[in-house]
Amino acid sequence: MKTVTIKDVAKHANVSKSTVSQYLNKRYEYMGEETKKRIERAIEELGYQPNIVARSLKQKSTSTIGVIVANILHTFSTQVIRAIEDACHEKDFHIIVCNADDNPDKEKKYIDMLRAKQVDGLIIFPTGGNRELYERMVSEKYPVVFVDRSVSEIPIPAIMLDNVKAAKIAVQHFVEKGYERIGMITTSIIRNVTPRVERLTGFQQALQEHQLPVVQDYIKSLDPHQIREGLNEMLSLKEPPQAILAGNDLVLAEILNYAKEQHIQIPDDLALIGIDDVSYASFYNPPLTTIAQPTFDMGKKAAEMLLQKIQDADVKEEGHIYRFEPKLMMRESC
Amino acid sequence: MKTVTIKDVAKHANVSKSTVSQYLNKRYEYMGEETKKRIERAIEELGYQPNIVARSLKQKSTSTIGVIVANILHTFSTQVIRAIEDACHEKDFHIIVCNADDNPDKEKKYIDMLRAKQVDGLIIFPTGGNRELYERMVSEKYPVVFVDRSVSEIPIPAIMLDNVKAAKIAVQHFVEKGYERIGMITTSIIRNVTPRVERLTGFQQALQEHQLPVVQDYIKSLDPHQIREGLNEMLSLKEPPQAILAGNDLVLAEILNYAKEQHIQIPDDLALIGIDDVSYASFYNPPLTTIAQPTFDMGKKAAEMLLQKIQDADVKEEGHIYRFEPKLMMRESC
DNA sequence: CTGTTAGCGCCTTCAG
DNA sequence: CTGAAGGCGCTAACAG
Repeated sequence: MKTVTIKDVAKHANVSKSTVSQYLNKRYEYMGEETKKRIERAIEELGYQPNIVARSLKQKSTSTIGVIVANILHTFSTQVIRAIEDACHEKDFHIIVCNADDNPDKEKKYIDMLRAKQVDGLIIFPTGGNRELYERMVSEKYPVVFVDRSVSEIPIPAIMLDNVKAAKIAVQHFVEKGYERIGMITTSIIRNVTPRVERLTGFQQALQEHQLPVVQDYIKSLDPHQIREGLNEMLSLKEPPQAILAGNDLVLAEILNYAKEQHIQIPDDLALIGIDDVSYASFYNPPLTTIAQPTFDMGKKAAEMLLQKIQDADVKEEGHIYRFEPKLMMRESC
Repeated sequence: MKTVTIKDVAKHANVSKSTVSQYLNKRYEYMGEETKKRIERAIEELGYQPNIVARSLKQKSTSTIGVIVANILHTFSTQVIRAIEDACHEKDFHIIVCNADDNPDKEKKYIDMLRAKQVDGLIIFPTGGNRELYERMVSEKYPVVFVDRSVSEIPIPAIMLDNVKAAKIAVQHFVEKGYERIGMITTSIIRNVTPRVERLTGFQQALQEHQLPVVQDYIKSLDPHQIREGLNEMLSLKEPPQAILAGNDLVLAEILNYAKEQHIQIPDDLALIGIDDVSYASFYNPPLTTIAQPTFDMGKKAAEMLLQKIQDADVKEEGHIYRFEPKLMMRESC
């Protein structure tokens, strides 16, 4: 497998390397029809494939962007990745996806590695644990956009759901259905993950707006494996909640699991709304009422913004947070 | 953002480029403690990051492999990708994932592009529509391994489920539960996608082994959007099947959707087994009996084999098909 | 319209 | 133990 280079093609076609290079880059302007044909044939016969690595080195651009998700297990992440990929594909960009596992160290490692690989920009679902690094990228004007979460004081644009609104819509719906004792469970908020905090805030605000008491026993932020226990506590209260808002798809799955084990009827024994429109929502028994995020639009926007920044060097809209609208998918679990 | 190179570090540390290079590659052998420290400091102060692209060009190896899945929508694909990623991560390899959408043209495009990007090897869920290309890679001894599907006559190792067995296990279970009129639905087999064909074969064989008639009206291979209609036909027969085997997760979802709409009770009106252990299987109502694939093991094996081939140039085990055992997850839909 | 000449950033002999 | 020189494959002026 002797790799055939531009030089071989040149020799084979009886022209110089640069002429071939021109051809490859479609700068046909001053090129003779004849020459063009010859080069074409040579490429064909030799089975030549340009070496993108070499080209990248020269051009200082790899047409590749890195995507670092905090946790690939969320349906949200996978859907957004799909959308990013689609958008990039149109512009002939490629993506390298990495999963930081909600771990700042891993995140740092991936940022370093992707930059070493010379990706042209980064889309990050930030863990929030690498402020210095984020700052350095900003000061170096390296193209970055955040998704799902933002990091306070860091002027990097972020694509986010209107989380407060999402929670409010849920509460609103619960209230309309006549529920008064409403709880909420989210995954852990130790590192102040924006969406969780915001959803919690929105939840409490909504309760107040509806003149409902904010019962701390009805509100829990736990790691997935602690959720069953938390639920157990919550539902063992003398006055347990009648309805629960699941902060994301993972929480929802845990609740559903628990409900099944304990033979809890949904929505009769417990009403449920989940944030994130899971794949099985529509055909679950009962169909699950959810708050959907416009994942596709969000991913697309993220990709477009990044590609924009990559081209225009400095578009000045740093630090802005772009909010997307949550949507109630009314089904039967509430 | 003036990119800092090895040269800058060298100057800053008062040594030559090659010394720095040695340092970077941990060839400390003949290097003075003193020098080492100086270089270390210089790197630190300048915030130097080696340029992997340049290194790759020189070393003709990118420590990156490409993964081309036929259809990213399958849970199977995503899980295998996860496993591949994990395995590669251990060996400091990175992956670039592409989705061929079951389209040979896209597949070709991605293969070309990934090779142009100089990835060190490829893991492909082959569409089967690019024989010449597969063959060329074989003859060039380019490292490739197939997953999920194999391509006849192409000596590229393939990691596959024992599909025949998977179908047989399902039928066996149906029979044990007393069902006799058993049907099966798979996604389209126009391009002879191995797993589908094999599962169908296994299904029919199993029926015969159990002395059950093979009723063609009970067997359908359709595109996802045609499934509801196909089901409709099947269940409108004078003697409709009492049980159906869903060929994969997408088919299962369609059936579940249909069942919900038509108020078909599972398993009372219709028993169900799905191949692929979907995320919601355990907490669906009723919990879904499935045939699980050892996705993690399969992905891991694929990655290990490929990395092996990348290192050892030519390990001679081409063309072998590695079969993995399906596992019955007995729950309540059958 | 085509060839010559320099590198991109790094690694690798091979002399000092 | 360290520096100089050459080259990976490709692009980009700049001359012809």
